[in-house]
Amino acid sequence: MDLPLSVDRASPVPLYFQLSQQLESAIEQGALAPGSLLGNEIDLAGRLGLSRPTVRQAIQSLVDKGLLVRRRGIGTQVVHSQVKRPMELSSLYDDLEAAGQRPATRVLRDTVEEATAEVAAALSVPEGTQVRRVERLRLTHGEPMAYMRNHLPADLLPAEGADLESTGLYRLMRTAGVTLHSARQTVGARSAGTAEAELLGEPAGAPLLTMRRTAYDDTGRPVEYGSHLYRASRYSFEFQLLVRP
Amino acid sequence: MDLPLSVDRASPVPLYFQLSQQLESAIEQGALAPGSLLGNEIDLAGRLGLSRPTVRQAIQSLVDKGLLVRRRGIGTQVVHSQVKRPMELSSLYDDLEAAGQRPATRVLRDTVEEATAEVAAALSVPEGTQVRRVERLRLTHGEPMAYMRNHLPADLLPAEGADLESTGLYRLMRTAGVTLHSARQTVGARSAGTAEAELLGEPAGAPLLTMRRTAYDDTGRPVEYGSHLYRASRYSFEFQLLVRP
DNA sequence: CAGTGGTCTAGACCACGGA
DNA sequence: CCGTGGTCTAGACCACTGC
Repeated sequence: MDLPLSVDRASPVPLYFQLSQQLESAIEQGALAPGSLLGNEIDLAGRLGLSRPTVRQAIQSLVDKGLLVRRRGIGTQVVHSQVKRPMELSSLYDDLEAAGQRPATRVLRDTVEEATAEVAAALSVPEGTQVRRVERLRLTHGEPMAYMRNHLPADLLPAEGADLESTGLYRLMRTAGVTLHSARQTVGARSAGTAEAELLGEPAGAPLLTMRRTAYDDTGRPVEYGSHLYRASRYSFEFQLLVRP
Repeated sequence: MDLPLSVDRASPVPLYFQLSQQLESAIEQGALAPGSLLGNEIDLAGRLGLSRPTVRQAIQSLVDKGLLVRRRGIGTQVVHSQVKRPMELSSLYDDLEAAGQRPATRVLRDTVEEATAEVAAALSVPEGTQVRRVERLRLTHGEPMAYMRNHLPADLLPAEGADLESTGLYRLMRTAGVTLHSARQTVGARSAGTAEAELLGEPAGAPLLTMRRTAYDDTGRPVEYGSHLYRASRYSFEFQLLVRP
């Protein structure tokens, strides 16, 4: 393990974080081969001039990410398989942008209306409360990919409809000071109705992926309820699961 | 915060784990109201006769689970929304059993064959390697729910076909000493072919949910590749996401 | 300003796995 | 047996928050 590890004590970045980042990039770039042992924590601490708990904190964060495995009496090993990110709470916009698909968005609707029973339940507000309703069509390469209908508290975002054509909803929420914390999702499938089929450019009765999601901020307040339709011929959900240890 | 917290130093259960379990059950049972502050770590440590790092470890594990939120200068709060478990790497059998659905399984096939290119790639073995192929039909209340096709290394499990009718595949693997670590999944949808429709009791062309999954053990070795079909009219995937902090 | 969590140290003992 | 990670202690200083 002759890795060029080092920490900068003058940096405001926590020492354990500096170390975990260096280890993570070493793993990603193959400098730490899958299956190889990391060397014991005591040596690593001594070599970097850190205490053992600090080194353990760095290693533990990578274990939590699924990049390393620790075994008593054995050591710390790099996991063989390339573990990618677990499914993230990202907007489809970010997903597609990251995939280099250059997404475009057409805002079909951006209004304030009274919450239906379904929306009110999802957002934990009384039925009839004023909520903002956004409907968008997401396109890639000029072809429809998804129809997205969102409901959010009316006061959550400044009423700037134009931004939604160029920015994902979650990015706007973060800019507005909303810290996302968790979300509950349901993924299913059904056949397209005639209007849906026409909107998405599919034949009538084509299979569609459905996704309903309620997202919560870090105080547990529901900040978004979405009910989306994806063309099954052009989209699927891909994600990584880690087994709880 | 007058909770009846206590730790047993004679127990082999780690102190931080005892504490986190007590806090978790207090949250679940409502003894710790959502939004309430947990009290500072120093006091808590002093009251229990623990050191601060130990208390922090207990709290941190609950933060990782999404039950608590910490803010500098504020304190530790119970999250408002009921956070349930993130999506788990469970077999459908376990899913249904937990939901009280009394699942039944019909093993349609349990053979050893040569790996196709698709299976070989997923299991990281040379094409043509001998692999075990299992096909099952999962039923609830006498109705078909899913058709599951799995491929696994031929030597992974003892060749006991009968168990598959009464036990989930993952349970069998765990019994055989396989420690699951992670999995990569893809969820999509398509229309049922005539044979699939008949098998699942759906009309031809009905929408089906598709799921492909490769599971890895803790050394990173692929231990299972599954390609499954679910009746969209009777099944959907539901899961919780936590935003990485 | 006082109080909170965030980070860090330098030790200690134990449990487990392999030689 | 030795080396590994797992747990734990009793302090310390810093950064951020709200008053």
